[in-house]
Amino acid sequence: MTQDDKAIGRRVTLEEVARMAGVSRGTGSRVVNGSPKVSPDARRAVEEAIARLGYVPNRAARSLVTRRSDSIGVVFPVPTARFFGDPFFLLFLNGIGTALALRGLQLVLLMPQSGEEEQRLERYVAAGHIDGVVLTALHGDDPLPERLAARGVPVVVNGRPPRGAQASYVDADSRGGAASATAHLLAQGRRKVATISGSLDMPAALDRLLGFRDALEAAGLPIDPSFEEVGDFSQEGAARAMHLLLERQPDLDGVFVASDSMAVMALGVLQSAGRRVPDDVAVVGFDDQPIAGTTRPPLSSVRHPIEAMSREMVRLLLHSIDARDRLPRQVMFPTELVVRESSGGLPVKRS
Amino acid sequence: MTQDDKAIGRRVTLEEVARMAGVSRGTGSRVVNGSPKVSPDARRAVEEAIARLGYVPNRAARSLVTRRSDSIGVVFPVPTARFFGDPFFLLFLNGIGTALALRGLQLVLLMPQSGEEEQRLERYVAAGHIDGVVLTALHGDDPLPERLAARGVPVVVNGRPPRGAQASYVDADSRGGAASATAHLLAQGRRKVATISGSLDMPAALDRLLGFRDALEAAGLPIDPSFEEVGDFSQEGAARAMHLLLERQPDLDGVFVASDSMAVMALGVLQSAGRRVPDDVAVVGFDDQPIAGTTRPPLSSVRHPIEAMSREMVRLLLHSIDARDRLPRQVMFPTELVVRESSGGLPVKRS
DNA sequence: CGTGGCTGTGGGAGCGCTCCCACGCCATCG
DNA sequence: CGATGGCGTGGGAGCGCTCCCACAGCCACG
Repeated sequence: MTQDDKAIGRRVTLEEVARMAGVSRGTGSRVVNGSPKVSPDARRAVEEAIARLGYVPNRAARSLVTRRSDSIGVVFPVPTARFFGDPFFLLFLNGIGTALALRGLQLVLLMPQSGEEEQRLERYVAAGHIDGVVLTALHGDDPLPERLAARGVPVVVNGRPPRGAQASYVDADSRGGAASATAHLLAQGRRKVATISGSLDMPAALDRLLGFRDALEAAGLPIDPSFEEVGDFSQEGAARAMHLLLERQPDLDGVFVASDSMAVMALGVLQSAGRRVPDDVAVVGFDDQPIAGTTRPPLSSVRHPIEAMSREMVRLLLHSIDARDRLPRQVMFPTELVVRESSGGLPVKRS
Repeated sequence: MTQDDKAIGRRVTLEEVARMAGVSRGTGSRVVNGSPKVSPDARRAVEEAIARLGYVPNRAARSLVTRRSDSIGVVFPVPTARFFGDPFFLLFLNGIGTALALRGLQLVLLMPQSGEEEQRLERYVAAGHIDGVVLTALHGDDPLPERLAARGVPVVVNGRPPRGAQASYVDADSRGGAASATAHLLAQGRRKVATISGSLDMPAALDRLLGFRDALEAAGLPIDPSFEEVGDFSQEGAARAMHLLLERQPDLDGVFVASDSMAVMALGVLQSAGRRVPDDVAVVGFDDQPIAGTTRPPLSSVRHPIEAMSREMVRLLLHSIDARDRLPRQVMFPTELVVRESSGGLPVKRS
């Protein structure tokens, strides 16, 4: 009550704060922006005035002179609609949001629905309304990273960008993770191991398929396409893929699934087809999402550190903005296999 | 190429556009903002200059004088983490995003992680950094709607707010939808009908449970708590709930599930428990998400128009902002039952 | 005691835009 | 034919902030 009226009333300006603190606007600004060149006395007075008046700096005025918007765009191309069902995206969004909030930056969500809207987005971003962009869920031929980079917009991509575009990105070692998951199945004595992959125009999906094959090769087993099926990262796609695999290979004894949300469906299909998991068929997923620990049986899965990766993306992006350097940088995060009951392994910890 | 240099180079200002068009800044501004008091000649000249120079208005400068940020916050309290797995949220976000983009407004995503962060958010929003707020996925005791409204921030809530808070909201007729879904099961001759509900501190979940009971009562059947189980809107919760229900009521012959993503799991559990759907057990979901059409068997579900609802939320919000009126308004959208095979009904159209 | 440097401060300029007032021009009317 | 009114226009003011230059005050040194 004592100060709520201020909250409702007109805006408080730095001028008023300064007047109350008995200093100039300039000194007030210095305090707000944490400049070291302020005497302790002045600093204290200003801080007190800020608290008393409930002052919050006016972003627009600041942006106007700094030529920074202090907001970061997260671009999520909607045509990637199948991805929509995957909770992974929300965990990722949350990670980015947290990292940005910590630095007082705004998260602006951009969801272009079409090529046309992507172009509007491009102009919009290039106009300086956004300091940098996080791109995610890119499909094979999306030219967005290059185009934005060409306009001088700092960009970080979530996952290796398609077509080897020259852009900064943060990725998890999908291939290695997939290989260790598959190797784990083979180590359990499984010999007829299949995989359900994501849409292969997404690098992450392709990497997981390649890792799967790596492990087979390393074990001296042949690569047989009839053990591979695309699940598209959607639950319905995963169910379809699992049915197909069972039809083609009724005696398969292991499945590596490229995402947990698909793995959950695969588990269901296997069980309703009368297969016991892990006795008849061992299953390993990817992502290690919360759901993995709660399925029946609990799902073995490959973990990648979403939180740490989002933090790193933000760090890279801010560096690129501050340092004005557009050198592409890549950061790779290791993955780790988390063994649970679905793969028949002893519930050991991380491998 | 011809104008890319401009895109990269310094910003183009209205001043330059006006100079090129041979008019004053004021007239330029009028054209940009669609004022009618401009001669056709001047308008044409300015529009041409805008196109030639690739001019995009500077939001910060505009905001500074209009005292509008032209951005809308979408608040999604993270503690609602279980909701994370539900694709519904993304469809909703997408609907809001589209409606905003159409009006040139920015979507700022706010994901407070704790009560403390909610307070920061409150100050932030009250400081005028955001013109209005869309709230979603509220749990029982969240005071956010009232608190924001008390600070004079235009607010629209997705779904009836908890505790009957005085706020504008847009909701679907969950209760009616749930009732018609349940009635549909009863009409198929099912008599042992159970339900898996969402977290009951969310009004939408509660409404669906009440609708379920409404239908039972209307049919003269008793309300038996052992036919009700909370699934929490999460897939793991749904699986758990379905197991429990089967244990308690092995001969149940129908289930109404409060969301499609839970229904998918329920379907899986039923089938792996050897029940045939719909022969032994009929299932109806809620949301009518894309996945509903692709399960085996296809899932009957209650449809609510997410797209139309998001549009309406944006409309209400903008009205409240423009008209400066804070009168709470409520809009209710009807739901419709979409019958597919999982409920054993003939695949008729909407009921 | 003068000089030099260093620290902290004040306040002008200006970011790009919208708002608004004043004014010129033309058509209309008494 | 002069007064009246509207329409379209020009341009000053000012939104709230940061940046920067100038300067006051102080200490240390020669």
